[in-house]
Amino acid sequence: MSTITLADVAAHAKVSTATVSMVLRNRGRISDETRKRVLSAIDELGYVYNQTAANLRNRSSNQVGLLLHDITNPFYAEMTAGLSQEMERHQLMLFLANSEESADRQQKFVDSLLQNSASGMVLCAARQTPTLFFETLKRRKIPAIMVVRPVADAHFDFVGTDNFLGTQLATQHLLDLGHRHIAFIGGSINSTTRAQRLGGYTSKLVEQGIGVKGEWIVDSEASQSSGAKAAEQLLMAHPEITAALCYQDIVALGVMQTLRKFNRQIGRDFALIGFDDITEASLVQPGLTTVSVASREIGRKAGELLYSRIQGNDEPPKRIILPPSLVIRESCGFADKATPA
Amino acid sequence: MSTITLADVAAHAKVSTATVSMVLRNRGRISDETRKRVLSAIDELGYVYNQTAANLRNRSSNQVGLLLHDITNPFYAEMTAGLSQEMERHQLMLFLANSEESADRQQKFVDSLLQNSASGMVLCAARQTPTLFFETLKRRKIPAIMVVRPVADAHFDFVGTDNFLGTQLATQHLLDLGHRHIAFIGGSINSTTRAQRLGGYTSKLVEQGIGVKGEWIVDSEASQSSGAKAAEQLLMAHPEITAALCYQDIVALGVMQTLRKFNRQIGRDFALIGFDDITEASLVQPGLTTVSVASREIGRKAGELLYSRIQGNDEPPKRIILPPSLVIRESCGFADKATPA
DNA sequence: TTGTACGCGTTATCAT
DNA sequence: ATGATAACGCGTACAA
Repeated sequence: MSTITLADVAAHAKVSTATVSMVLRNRGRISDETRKRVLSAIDELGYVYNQTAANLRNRSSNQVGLLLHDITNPFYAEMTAGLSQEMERHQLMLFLANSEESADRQQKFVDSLLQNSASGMVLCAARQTPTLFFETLKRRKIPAIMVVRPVADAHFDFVGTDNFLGTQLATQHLLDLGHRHIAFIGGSINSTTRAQRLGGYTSKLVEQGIGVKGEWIVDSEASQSSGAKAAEQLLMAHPEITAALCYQDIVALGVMQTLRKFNRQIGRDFALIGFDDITEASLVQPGLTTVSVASREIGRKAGELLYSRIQGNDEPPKRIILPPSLVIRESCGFADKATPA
Repeated sequence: MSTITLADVAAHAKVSTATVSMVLRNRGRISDETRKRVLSAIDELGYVYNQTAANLRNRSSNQVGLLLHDITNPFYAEMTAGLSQEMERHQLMLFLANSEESADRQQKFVDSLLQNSASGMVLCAARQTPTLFFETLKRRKIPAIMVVRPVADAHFDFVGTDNFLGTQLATQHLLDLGHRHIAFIGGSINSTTRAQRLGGYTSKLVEQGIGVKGEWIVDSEASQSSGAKAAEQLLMAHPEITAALCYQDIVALGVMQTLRKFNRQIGRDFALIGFDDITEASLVQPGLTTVSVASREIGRKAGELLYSRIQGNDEPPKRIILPPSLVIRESCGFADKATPA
């Protein structure tokens, strides 16, 4: 069974291929009469539109790419859902790739996108991305929106959250509850995002005339076990700590394990705050107070912006920073229950 | 800057386009001499391969699709990661779409895949998928692997877990602990997966000469609150129940809430088992004993199988059923602690 | 509305 | 043994 082409449809409907093409894409003025003939011909022949041929002719496509390091991270899964929704609204197909922090894989994915004449992409760049990557990407003039991880190069659009403000909110909350011995746990040292979150925390402490203790600031990988381990060492060395702000919810969940092991009642004699507001945060006992960053919304906004760029929007690069908010659950107890050391 | 084509490269290297094409694809016999000339020409001109043109000519593509209902569900996110890995290994681009259980969206996605001449797809079909969908899909003769949710039509390849065996394991575990009043909570009545899990539970009871009580089997939606509500009604009417097997971990988490409300000590005077082994299962207190299905492995296997189909493997439809395993945590207590009524 | 050149790589057939 | 020629895949858009 050979493929049925647009030409076949045209023959069957006794019109030209141009007419069929116009009917398919609702362009030009076609009489209702012929339109009907064409549509029924399409139906009768079981014609399947060949997007590839159209793409070749148009030197473009209805495809966009999304690069993450780990779709397994609930934060990114949520963001992906938001973006996916938006792409679907505009009939764009979404390519997904996990870089797993490999600059190499990332480069390969982008190359593939270019070879497929994708019309745009959303990137959460791998941590060790060489500057050259961005340079060459710029040169290609393909719409690219950076998300979550800010890029030094101000030439790119960016959608993310206000990390600084987020940890400021969280720190203030802990201070309001009376805590003065507040630790910061998690994040990898060479991460910009971490620098920002750390900045919100330290600046708030300083603002309130409270010294920043370097020993109370520890890093960790983005996993529960790593968070648990970091917390263990920290609390062993500094039992005077009564509260902790975590770089991520995942880390906070790990810290929870450690607290239990140390027989520290979460929400009673230890206050804990996370960052991201992943689903798990509301499921654990006690519920984790955390900074919510509207991950789904980041995906949506990135999608909107990308679409507008594809449509030709050539305003200067935008930076969309979504405001975080503090979601108060039980992991810090209530104001009147706070029992700082 | 106009696009540089393969013809440009050919001219620059003073060879024909055929030669360039052959070099690019490592086909045919090309002397090392010319190969080098071509490669350096490609380099000098900054040529970007046009995959679209190749796809048009070949009536195929290096693209495959993945349809889920919800990427946000950790189970599917994990599976996606596994599939994504596999696809990358074979240089295949992965299209992602969320059906959100809409048969309509699902159909649109598959149509798009066909229009883009995707070379295959992995589907977790929406619950209310009309039979016609599968019929037409079969007719297209495009490789399609079903995952997680089995399809009545035995014509399709399938990769999933052994739901029946999973709940058998779980039920046996409860029986071993001495429980005789075991409930089954969750799942929607028209789900095949539920039927299978329910089957493992009932068959094991019958096998041990224990009657199946219809009143102890209740359905619920896939949410914590729904699980909590179902458990509440159940325990109110049947306080003699001492253990429950849940359709999903999410439901089990809800049941936990209810048990606390009823002052039933989980792991002491009530045993609870979930299904899926989502991350949350290890986070709650007490840890949830659950049936683990290797979600990432499902993705990998589906990818492997899909790739082989794309390569032309035309063996009869396969059903790859990954064995589940029971992950024992604390929600059933220890054997010696079991205190069935 | 239509005729038709065009986008760009592929491969079967030919040539040396 | 190596490489060239040219028809082909199929929808698009401009000139007529």
